[in-house]
Amino acid sequence: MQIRTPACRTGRPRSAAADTAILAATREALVELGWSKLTLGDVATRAGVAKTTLYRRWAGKNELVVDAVAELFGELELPDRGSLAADIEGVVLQFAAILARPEAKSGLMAAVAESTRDDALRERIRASIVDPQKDLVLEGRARAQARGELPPQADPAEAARTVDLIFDVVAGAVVHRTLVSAEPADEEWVRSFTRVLLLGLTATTGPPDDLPDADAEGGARSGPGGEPADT
Amino acid sequence: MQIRTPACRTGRPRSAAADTAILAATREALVELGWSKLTLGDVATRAGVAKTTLYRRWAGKNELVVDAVAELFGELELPDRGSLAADIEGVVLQFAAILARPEAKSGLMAAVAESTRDDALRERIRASIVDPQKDLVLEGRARAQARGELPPQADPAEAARTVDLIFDVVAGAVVHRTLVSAEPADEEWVRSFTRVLLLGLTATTGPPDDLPDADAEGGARSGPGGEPADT
DNA sequence: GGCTTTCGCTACGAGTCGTAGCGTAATGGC
DNA sequence: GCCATTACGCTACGACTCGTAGCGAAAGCC
Repeated sequence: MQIRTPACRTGRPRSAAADTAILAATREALVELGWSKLTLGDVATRAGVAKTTLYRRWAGKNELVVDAVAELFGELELPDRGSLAADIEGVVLQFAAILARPEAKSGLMAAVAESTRDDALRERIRASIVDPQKDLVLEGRARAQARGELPPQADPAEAARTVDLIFDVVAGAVVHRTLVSAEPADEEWVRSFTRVLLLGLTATTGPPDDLPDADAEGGARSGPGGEPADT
Repeated sequence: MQIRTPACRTGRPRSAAADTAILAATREALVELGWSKLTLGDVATRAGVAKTTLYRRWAGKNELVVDAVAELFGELELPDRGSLAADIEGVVLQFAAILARPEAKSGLMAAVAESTRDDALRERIRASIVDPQKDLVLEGRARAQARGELPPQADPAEAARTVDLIFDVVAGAVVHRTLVSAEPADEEWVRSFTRVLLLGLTATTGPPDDLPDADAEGGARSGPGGEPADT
């Protein structure tokens, strides 16, 4: 998680309290200052530690913020609401709630932006934030298959591709809604989104063409978002 | 687009060549240095202008990068390939191609991250990048309705919500795939994604419940991503 | 008690920021 | 053609942050 000098068996141990204080101070600074105006000296002052202590544990601002934000997403868990649709809605609402916090918004996006030029940082984000989220998709998928809501996947490679697709669609849509469109991913939006996603995943294609002919429906009554009545 | 001093009727006009040189230099610096290491002094040197000229036209790094990246996305247009599915695939592939460029990756994401704490910057991004993209969704939707592939939308408010949902799903998924998962949004992926999206948009729900019962399909043969054969 | 490592503190050179000031260049109005 | 007005290039500047080095003191394991 942090920088480790070669042998750490003996000597004075690192203060665990300092770790939590530093990460909390980082989130606090993210809220008040945002990414660009956040300085390590300021974080150190807030945490009540020396600036050198920060540099001894983290390589720089990027790594520190990733760890601070990762703790937020560690709260994510998959609820068991009885159906696949309800499970998806539940976890997406949790994800949206975390992403609505200002420290998550600015911190995560800036870290992702930096990761486009820093492979080590990208790997750190993947291991501490992305992969746990993807595990939730896998878990939900397995649960749905056990319920009979989704057919078991024969080809494991194909299954992995499907999970990746679902993950990109779900996380991407929530992030884009929250950060770019800057509108809340509330229950109504999540319900509409889940409906589209589940229909897309479970609907059988008429002809086995690579491009599904939309006119197989003709001018069917229920177009996109054509909710008969709300709730 | 830039900073305008009160009256600009008389006096020496601003060099248009400088504008294009500055924006090109900004993209070049984004490629070589990334967002965090990009400095306005460096951009000025690359563009062959004085640093003060940059500060006279743009308020800061954020605004400059947004304008530089916006020119990239200005190339986007909606092709007419004859069907809604093909149109979507075409425009998504264009979007993915632009987003694959390093200057678009780091620049756009960093700007979005900063926009979480700067309303003016968010508005600038919306006006110059997001809204034109959303117009493509509107145009594609209108074209599909003219073809009869999608039913005309009665309630305009509902239609706006649907367009917003589609936009967040499409743009969010491509961005997440490219930046977070760090894998290419190639033709195969776009085809799978378009298939899920279109099925989700056009499939009719069996019962008009708010939560569609996935088992209406039973254990149908074609699960998510169950492509019979490629191409 | 001795060894090892961490911690807090201070100080430092290097780099960037954003601005001010000045003289010069390029237009439009008269 | 002359003048007011604005843009431009250049230099210099104080303020700030960065990341590191060096020191003495503190806190654990043997």
